[in-house]
Amino acid sequence: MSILTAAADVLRCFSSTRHDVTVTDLVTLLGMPKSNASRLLRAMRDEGLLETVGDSKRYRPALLLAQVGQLYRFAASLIDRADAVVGCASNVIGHTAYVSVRRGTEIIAVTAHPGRHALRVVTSIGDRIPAFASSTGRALLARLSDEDVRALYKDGFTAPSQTAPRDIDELLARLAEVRSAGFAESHDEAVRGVHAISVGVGDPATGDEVALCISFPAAMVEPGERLAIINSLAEAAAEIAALTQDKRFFPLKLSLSETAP
Amino acid sequence: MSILTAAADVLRCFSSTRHDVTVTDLVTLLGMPKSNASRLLRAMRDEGLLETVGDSKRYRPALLLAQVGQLYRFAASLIDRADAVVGCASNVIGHTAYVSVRRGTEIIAVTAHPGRHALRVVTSIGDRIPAFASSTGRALLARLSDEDVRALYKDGFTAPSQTAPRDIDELLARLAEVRSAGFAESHDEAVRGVHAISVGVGDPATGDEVALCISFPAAMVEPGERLAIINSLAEAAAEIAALTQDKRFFPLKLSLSETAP
DNA sequence: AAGAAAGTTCCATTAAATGGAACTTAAGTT
DNA sequence: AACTTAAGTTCCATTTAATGGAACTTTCTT
Repeated sequence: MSILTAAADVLRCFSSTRHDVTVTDLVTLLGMPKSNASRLLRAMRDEGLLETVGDSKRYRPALLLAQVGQLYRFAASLIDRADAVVGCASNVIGHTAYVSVRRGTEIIAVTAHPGRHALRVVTSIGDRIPAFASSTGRALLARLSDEDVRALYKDGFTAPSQTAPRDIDELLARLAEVRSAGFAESHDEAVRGVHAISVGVGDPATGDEVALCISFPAAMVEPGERLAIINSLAEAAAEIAALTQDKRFFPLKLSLSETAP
Repeated sequence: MSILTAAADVLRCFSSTRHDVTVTDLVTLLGMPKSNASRLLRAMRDEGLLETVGDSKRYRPALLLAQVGQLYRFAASLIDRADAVVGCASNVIGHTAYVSVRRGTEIIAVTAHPGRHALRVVTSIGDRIPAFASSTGRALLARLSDEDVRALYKDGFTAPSQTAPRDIDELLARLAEVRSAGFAESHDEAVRGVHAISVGVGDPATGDEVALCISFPAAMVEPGERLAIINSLAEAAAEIAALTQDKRFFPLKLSLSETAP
């Protein structure tokens, strides 16, 4: 086992509730001998990975890590990152997941991860669907203000199915729901029997916005699994939002009726 | 020499112009054997320090580093506080503001708030500039004793421009001015046509020190506005100094010639 | 399909990491 | 101020990992 493993473990000790570590912290958290902990922290400081707080025995991440971490944002584009987390979620859940972007009033899938189930939703990359009549679309439209949405749909629209919004007021009401709940949902809208759950996230630095979506046959998913899907999507999106410091991100807020069995 | 040294060297290869590295990049940049480079990159990926770009042979910083780097700001809460007040000042004034730290004889920008004006100073985070030849640098050097400054520059330096200090004595004279005035100022030093005003502040509890800076095109700012900038910066820094009980803080003291119209 | 360039694996040699114990320093306690 | 305990550092023989040259494989180029 390389010392790199130990060094990475040290980095993983840091969290929002632990901004610095000491020798004894490492002993208790990682179960390593005091001697190792002492030398490792010093070595990491000497290499510029950590720095001591003042001249105390406390160590915290150093500037180098802040700089390299900053680069991660640019190195991995928003779509790449969204694709990575959504692919992971798809693997766990087994249903089809994809990443979409909005261009005007249309939604375009940019990456897809087909599910493992025999009955699965197949989304082809590049397909265009109307934004107002899909969960991905509403997840992204919810990031706009109501007046921006009205401006976008100043010529109105016609609902393609029973469950899609009929007019702009109905659309705005559903966008308000998306904002308060933290996710968008559709069933039987674009395709009969298909249920979809989406969460939107953006990167203020580049202006990009994407929707993460998991789509599945409505008949196949029980309430508990639906909640699991919502949770995993929201978690994945929240991770990205934290990274990009997305201020327009709507965190998950499950209502009582949602959380009840 | 530990493998940590090599790993830290790899991290230092990343920059705003190099978002990912390959085996051959390391061979040329660090002069290490191909075999080492290959194994090192793989090991760093296995430990979660790097990730491969798609399934190519390119490596970039991984999420772990982004997360730990993010913590740096909060660990060094002084930076966070400075960023908040400086961002506020930038909003009011409309010019570019940033927070910098000193590492030896170099100054590194850690956070930036771009101005609103069409002609604005753009500072990229992570850029290194010489401390003696910048307002941010002198704001921080002024917090040292003259003998510490002499020790730091025992090998001397060469002025990069006409308006920068020529030698150590000239630098010390300008640091004395900074201490009595309560702010540092530069024009045409790092970049022609750019004027900058900085104030330094520290936190005795952690030993951290930062410079708050507002930077603008020299041609754009009239004497009155310059005074407003000095005042807002000094006020913001004084607020932090009061909070941290910074005893080495130099309060604003405008001379008669400054206050006169 | 041949050639070149980039990356990986192998292996004996060299160098670093390990963990227990002794030692030093810092922080309470009486 | 002397005592006690906790926290951190250094030492050393042993174990384990890193090194770099060369052979090998993959990938790109013409």
